Amino acid sequence: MLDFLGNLERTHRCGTLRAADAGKQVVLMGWVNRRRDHGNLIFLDLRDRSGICQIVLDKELTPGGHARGEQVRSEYVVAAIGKVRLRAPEAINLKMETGEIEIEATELRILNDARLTPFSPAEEAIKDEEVRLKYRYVDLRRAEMQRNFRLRHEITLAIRANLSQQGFLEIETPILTKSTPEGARDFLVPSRVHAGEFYALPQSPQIFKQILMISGFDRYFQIARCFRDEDLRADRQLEFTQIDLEMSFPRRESVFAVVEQFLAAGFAAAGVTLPTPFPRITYDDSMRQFGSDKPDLRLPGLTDVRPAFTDENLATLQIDPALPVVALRIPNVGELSRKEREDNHPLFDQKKGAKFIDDFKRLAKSFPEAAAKVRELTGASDADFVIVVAGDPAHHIKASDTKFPGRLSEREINVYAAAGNFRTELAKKYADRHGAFRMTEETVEAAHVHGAADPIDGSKAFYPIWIVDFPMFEYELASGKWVPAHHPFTAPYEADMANLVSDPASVRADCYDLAMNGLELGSGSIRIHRKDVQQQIFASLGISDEEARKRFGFFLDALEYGTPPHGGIALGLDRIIMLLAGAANLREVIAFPKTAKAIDLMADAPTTVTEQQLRELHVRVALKS
RNA sequence: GGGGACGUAGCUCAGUUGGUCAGAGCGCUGCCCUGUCACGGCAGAGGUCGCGGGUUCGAGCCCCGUCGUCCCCGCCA
Repeated sequence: MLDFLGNLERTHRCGTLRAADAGKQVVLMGWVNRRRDHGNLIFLDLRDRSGICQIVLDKELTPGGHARGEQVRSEYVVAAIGKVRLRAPEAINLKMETGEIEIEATELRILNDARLTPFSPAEEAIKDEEVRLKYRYVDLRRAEMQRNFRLRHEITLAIRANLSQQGFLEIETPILTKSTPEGARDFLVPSRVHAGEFYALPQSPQIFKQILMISGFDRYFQIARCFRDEDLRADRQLEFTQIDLEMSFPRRESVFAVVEQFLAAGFAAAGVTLPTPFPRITYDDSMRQFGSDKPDLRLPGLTDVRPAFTDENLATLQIDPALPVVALRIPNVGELSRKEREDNHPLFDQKKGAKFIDDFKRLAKSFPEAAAKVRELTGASDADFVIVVAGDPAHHIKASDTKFPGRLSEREINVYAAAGNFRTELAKKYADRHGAFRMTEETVEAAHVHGAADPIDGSKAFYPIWIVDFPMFEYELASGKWVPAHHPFTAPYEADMANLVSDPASVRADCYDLAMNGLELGSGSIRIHRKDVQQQIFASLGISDEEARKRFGFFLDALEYGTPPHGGIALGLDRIIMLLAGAANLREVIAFPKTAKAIDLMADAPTTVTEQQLRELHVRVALKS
């Protein structure tokens, strides 16, 4: 039998009661976390989002409440009415925040029963994520998830407040819109009113926020949902949230200052101080030093070990002497058996035209001097695991071999990237041995305990870094054309403008990425605000006026009506939360995420729709058999 | 599209060379228990070993295929 709530009002939350509340008459409501039945005495741990409180049901004192207590099971929803009392000294539980008190219940109302849950929200996350996601409502009851979403709320709130303080207005832009010029696939929504036509969900509010600058709003921001129909990863979902902002009359440095401020505010809300300003690195240096444009500075970088080898060495080893020869070092891994090394081989991306040497004993046997020099150059201790990565001359890949002065060739980038990926994959695998991530974990844990009121130093746990000086264009091998590496409204450096047509390889883009601990947190740019520059860019891309007008017509119109110099950035909010929650993937900080195969296991989406719906939308489905 | 890991009870897992191997802990159900807080005690229920096919006298174990989850590459500038 279930009881009615009646006009009963909750007076307190479970986790908030302390010794000072002793004697108070209270009404608590929540879920039964655990029940301990001692026969004539029953203990209930009652849980709500604030925490847990022990309810005592004594058969002698309250026979009715005790009878109800016998019926109760895990996750039943109950109301406990009674008095807060101090526990006897020997019954105090220091592991509980409310461990000094308990509720001597006079009445227990069962507001709802519950089926046996497939796993207990009172415990740590189960490994089977399929079950967690299917029963997401149960999973979200777990303290860790409750904490993650409270954290998300606090960080978001702090960032909003900070941006507002910095003079930014939050303005919403459409969800049903037109395809935006980010490179991803669009999610399309068929129009019922306009047969055969489609809206696109925004990949970002890019064009709208630039138009807001033309409209004179000067500083705009939005906590914006974005949609990209691409394959998912640990740090990529189909829909995600960006802290999107744009400002008028900015220099790059002013954008950086704004971001550093609001990010520090967000971190502070999570109990972590983040020193500003953030360091910078050029794209080329980032590739050379880390083999990545989102470097993780917690680990040693790559070392150029080309000088360790003679030309004969390289010839014997079948290494391309024109490409980089780098070493990666994972500290304190110890000596690996042949089997262990072979198990690591799938972590190396074979398709990048690079090869690696991870058998150092063998290398030392054939090339003792080179091997010694490599270890010397990398500064490796005996316990450090060192791998040499180099270009494979035998491996023909689809990449431009052409070397343009002053910038890395595609093949060079590929070798660096192969080394960089290997570095991060191995670092993930041997995290326990090198311990480079431990400080981050400890800081996150400590921050959860200390809270925003008493923030702790994050400088050894979080390594933000600006990546700058990206090349403006990429050489497309198939067409033999230079194509923009970024969206076509990204401004070139004013100093490089003269070379747009004559030497596109040398032109740098005035855009920037922000990375932290191996994650790309965001990217932005100074935009093109002048029609003549925009035309030059289009011309250099071989885009005709007509074509440009068709793709970006309304925006090009807007540009002609008094566009201020402007620029901005967008940061991935989910990724920021993920870092501060100490989560391994975005699903831990998104309430209802999708699986790697883009499925919502709880809602069971996507699904087919009725013929009627399709007809109204003028859509016919043609499945490939 | 490609590579890798995993899939045995509700959950976490063990299962040797193919031969009583259908197992453990937790959870669950029933009974007992007035100071537990991962309560305890006794008893019990619970399995298409992801699915399909093959090899074999015999398959949880070997082979092929397939599905699902996760990680990575491609893709996402």
